[in-house]
Amino acid sequence: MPELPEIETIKNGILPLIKNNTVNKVIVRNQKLRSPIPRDLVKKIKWQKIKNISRRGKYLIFHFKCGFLLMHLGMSGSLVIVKDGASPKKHDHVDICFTDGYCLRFNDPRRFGCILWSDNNPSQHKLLHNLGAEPLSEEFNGDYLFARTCKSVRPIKLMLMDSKVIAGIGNIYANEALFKASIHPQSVAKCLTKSQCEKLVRAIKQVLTAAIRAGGTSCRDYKRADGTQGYFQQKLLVYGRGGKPCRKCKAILKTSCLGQRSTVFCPRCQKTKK
DNA sequence: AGTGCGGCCTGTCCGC
DNA sequence: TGCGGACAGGCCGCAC
Repeated sequence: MPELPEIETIKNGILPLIKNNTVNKVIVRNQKLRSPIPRDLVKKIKWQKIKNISRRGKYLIFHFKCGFLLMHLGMSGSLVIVKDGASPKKHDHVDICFTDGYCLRFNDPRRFGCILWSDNNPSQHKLLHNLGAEPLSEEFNGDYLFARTCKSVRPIKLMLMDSKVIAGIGNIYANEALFKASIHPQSVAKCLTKSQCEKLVRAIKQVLTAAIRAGGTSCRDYKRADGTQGYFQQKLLVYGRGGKPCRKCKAILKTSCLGQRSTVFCPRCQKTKK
């Protein structure tokens, strides 16, 4: 399940391979994703050069002279670079092929991902313009988070995972960051102090940065663009470790359900605030 | 306005 | 061995 560090890793992996490459063919085997792939996409990008790739939250943005291709990998999406003509596997829905003989292949078993087009400034696109702060930007700091938490009665974990508040944090990194900051996932957002918000912001930046450095977390479907695995999963402190001893205090980690998401925390290190 | 939940999907794992 | 059911999960859009 790619979250921000996985998307960043994919971006860094494919950028040097396809930057300034010219599209000469687009194959859409299945256009039914979360929303259908625009019918005129092929026409838009054929013979166009990829100028750059950027990321906003979990969205990848491919920059062309004539506009921007927006891509979301959903939960199970992946991108690989293959030789043009390599036989497609199950769920290889889209190939974007280049004049150098390679192509960018989009695979997504669960089809929660999407590929969309924006003629102009993608930050104005309806899927992007409501996104909250980039967690690794300076805009995302203790003041920002406190301004949002102090008015909300939601559990803090749901707030971290709300892309309108912070872009790109999913279940894995929300669990990890809350553990690092010693904050119980169920804590009512407005009960957090300013200094707890600052601590949480630091924890989020730390865990995301470390995960990017490790090439992301590989579990289930996620792999890097070159097919190798990230290795951040070896460093996870709570996610996927319910029932095992806390790495700090040895208490048994608890698993609960919050907003229909599995939540793991240490009942001793992370205190609830109501 | 803020919050919560249903629906979209398929692969994997578990119990019978 | 085979089968059904539960579960996993991001994000939009709707309902309260």
